[in-house]
Amino acid sequence: MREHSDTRTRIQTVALELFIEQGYEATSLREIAERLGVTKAALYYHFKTKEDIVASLVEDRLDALRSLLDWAESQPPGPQLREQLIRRYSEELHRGRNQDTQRFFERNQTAMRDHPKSTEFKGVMLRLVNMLSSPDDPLPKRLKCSLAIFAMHAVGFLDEPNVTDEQRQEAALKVALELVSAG
Amino acid sequence: MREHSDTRTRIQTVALELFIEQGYEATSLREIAERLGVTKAALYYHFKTKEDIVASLVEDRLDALRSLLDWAESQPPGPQLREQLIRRYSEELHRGRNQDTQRFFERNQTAMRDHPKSTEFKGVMLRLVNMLSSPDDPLPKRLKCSLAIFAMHAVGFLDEPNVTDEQRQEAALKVALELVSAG
DNA sequence: GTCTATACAACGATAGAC
DNA sequence: GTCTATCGTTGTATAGAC
Repeated sequence: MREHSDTRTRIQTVALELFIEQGYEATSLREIAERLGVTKAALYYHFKTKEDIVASLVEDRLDALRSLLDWAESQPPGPQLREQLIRRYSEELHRGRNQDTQRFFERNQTAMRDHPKSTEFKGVMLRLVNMLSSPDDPLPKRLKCSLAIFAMHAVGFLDEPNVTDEQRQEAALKVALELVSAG
Repeated sequence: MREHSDTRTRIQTVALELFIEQGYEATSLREIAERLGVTKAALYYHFKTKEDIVASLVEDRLDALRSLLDWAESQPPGPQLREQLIRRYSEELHRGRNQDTQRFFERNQTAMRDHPKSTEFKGVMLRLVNMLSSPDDPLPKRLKCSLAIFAMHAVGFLDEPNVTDEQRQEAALKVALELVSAG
């Protein structure tokens, strides 16, 4: 069972904000506490360690990804399923703080390398790529499927001005679909 | 003029190694010095600050990218130039510690956000994307060109076993070329 | 559930001897 | 060019009052 105390959720939100702004290592518990208007010690009541805050964020994301993958594995395979999987992934990504969590993990890869949840996370992402292409597909095809997922994560890394978030999401979805259906 | 003292170069090499292994913030000057068999203070003779070590690495990479871009801008534009640019970029990337530097910068984005050289670096990468597609191309096209470059950087993120580095590089080049020449 | 107060290690960086 | 020694700061984490 997951607790839903207000403070706990606020800690998660503020921590993720700062982790994205400054990076994981560069963000101190003092900063998190200050932006929240509480003290460091208050954080330690809700989370055992700094690592634990990350673990709680990742766990939410893993739950969502696993249920998407479970659904996909229960469906008859084929091009239609792959397209549907991409579409659902894109939708799911833009709900809640999923995209933020994903971005945080991608942009702090080295810092997360030794995190307990890191292996689990990589495993789930690999499972996803394996749903989009077979492990014995040619290497370029495998690469394209990885890029398809990355495209959806990284919509924001284009610094095109005068473009709405919806347009970005739409463009990323379009490119991702092309990449998985291409030879 | 750039000095070429042996120690200076060895510091750069070891620092980059550790920055990639553990991340920038997580790597201390003490660790760098220890792996090198010198003391912290010795580092400070060659580099004013920790930031300065990064700056020296980035500067080398920027020089290489700028000369590639200068060449490209002196050529007649067209599909042929774009293909040649991708090919040369791929070759250049796999020389020296270029790919390592690139990977370090990509995987420590948030930590590098406030680094003095960060703006310069982003500017050069944008210049590259603008050589591959016009700023008023449709958004999906722009995204594809960014992905093409990313594909070459990230060849190593596929954990396919029994695949040589050459095969990875070749696959990445193939995908990149497809992405820039596609509509 | 949140606080004050504090312990203790490690950090980046500097001064000055050799 | 590299050393020892040390500065001031900040880090995570804990103990115990409220």
